[in-house]
Amino acid sequence: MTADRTPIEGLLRKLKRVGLLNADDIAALRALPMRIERVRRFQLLVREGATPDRCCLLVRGYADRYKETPSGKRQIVSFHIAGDLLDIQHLLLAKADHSVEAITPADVAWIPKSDLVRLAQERPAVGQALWRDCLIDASVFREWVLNVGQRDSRSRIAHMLCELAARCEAAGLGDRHVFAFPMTQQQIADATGLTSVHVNRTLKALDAEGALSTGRQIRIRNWDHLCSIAAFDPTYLHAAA
Amino acid sequence: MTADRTPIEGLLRKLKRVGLLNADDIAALRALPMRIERVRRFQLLVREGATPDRCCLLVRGYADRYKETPSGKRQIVSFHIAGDLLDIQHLLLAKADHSVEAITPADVAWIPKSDLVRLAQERPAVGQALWRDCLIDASVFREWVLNVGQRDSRSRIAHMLCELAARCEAAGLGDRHVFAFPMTQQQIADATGLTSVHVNRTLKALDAEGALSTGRQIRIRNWDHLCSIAAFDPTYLHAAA
DNA sequence: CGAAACTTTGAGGTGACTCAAGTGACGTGG
DNA sequence: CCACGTCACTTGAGTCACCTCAAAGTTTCG
Repeated sequence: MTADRTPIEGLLRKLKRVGLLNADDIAALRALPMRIERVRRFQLLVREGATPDRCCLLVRGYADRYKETPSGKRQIVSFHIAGDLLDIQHLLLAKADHSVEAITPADVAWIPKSDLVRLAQERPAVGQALWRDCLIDASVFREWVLNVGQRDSRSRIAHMLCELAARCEAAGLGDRHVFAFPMTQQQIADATGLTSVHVNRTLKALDAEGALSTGRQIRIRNWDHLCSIAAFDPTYLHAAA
Repeated sequence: MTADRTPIEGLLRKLKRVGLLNADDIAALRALPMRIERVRRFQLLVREGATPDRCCLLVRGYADRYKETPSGKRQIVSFHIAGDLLDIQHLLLAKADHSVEAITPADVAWIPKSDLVRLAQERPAVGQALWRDCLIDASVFREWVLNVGQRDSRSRIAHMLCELAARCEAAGLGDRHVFAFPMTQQQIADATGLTSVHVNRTLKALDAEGALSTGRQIRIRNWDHLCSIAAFDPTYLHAAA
């Protein structure tokens, strides 16, 4: 395995985009012990209430994090793409306050919590880059509170699509007009606080007005129109999308 | 001013509850340069889009953070009590992705960003305590996404009240049955994604069933009942509430 | 004491929900 | 390679939680 083909390259790409990592920092990150696991679609990676001693890095595929109410309602709180740390909060918080699942078949790298914490302490630049990643995470959550709390179904779904497209593009995972969209309508519903029936009707309406096409895979047909429906402003992604 | 009466005591109390700070760490935090400002109710402390070079610590009073859509809809994304850092994300993110305002007359302490960042780097324990604070912040945002996305108005409002009561109690700001609740019904509406009219009717209904009393100030009459309406589980506050 | 802000109440409207019944795509095993 | 089971998507009809608009009380505070 050459140095630029380790499972951690996606994460490095993201951290480099913002943090000022030197060659030693990068080498130390590449040297982290990790165990690669190939997982099935829908596989649970972290269970709410657990106390994991390792962190989960998404190497390939898509994942989401979700919470549930005791009455069984489910809310997806974020989507994740290759290069994302799925549960970095477990570095410093003992108990998982939400679950993590794979959306597609995926490769994940498990990194021992202790090694990552030690690295963050020994190398301030790495610690700061990870901290910054957490802050961006939090910024996205704030936007989701706004999205779910204030937008109607049409702009809510459009906003979710714009965010994902922008993040995929920034991560080098494709063009924002044509990117993989493996979520089911039920998952879109769980992420937007709608029902799958209403998501279906709303997607049809967005298709009818030419913003996107819903087929086997959603495709964005008119990016500018979709952005204006969503009132999408990528500032909250802090260029790290 | 004695050492245990600095404006930063509320923050210290919170950081000590979780981080392992030694005497030097605490002394260094107390020695941070800061400018105290007394602000009016509704005063804007941070404006979305700004690039602040200082961080805002709430010393006395209540505050909230909010975002707006271009169409003028407003979503409060968090409430804050004395001891909370209101915009710690500006330590590492240049541009404010949301606004901060005082809910009541308040005292805030402005701390230069550069001093706080330097302290976090020089003293890993302080850096980790602050990082952990950010992670708890993010956990609360996730719970709010669930709250706004999945709960009906009755349990949504009940949940918001339970959270605030639990946090006030943990911060030593009073009993959870009798605590200050200075938000207007419009602000509750902005925080829950409802209208003030509907918040009013829902509060009346909660009053009628004996969970709380809405008068000049909201009072929690039956904590257990309110928790069960809200399905409130404080795990997500990570004991740092 | 007057104005502004906040709360309360009523009446009518609607966006999203629920329930229910298909239809279509896919993978699997016979 | 076709039959079948599963899972996702689609569509219709009726309902309801919450919204909008409007106006009257009440509290706060300068």
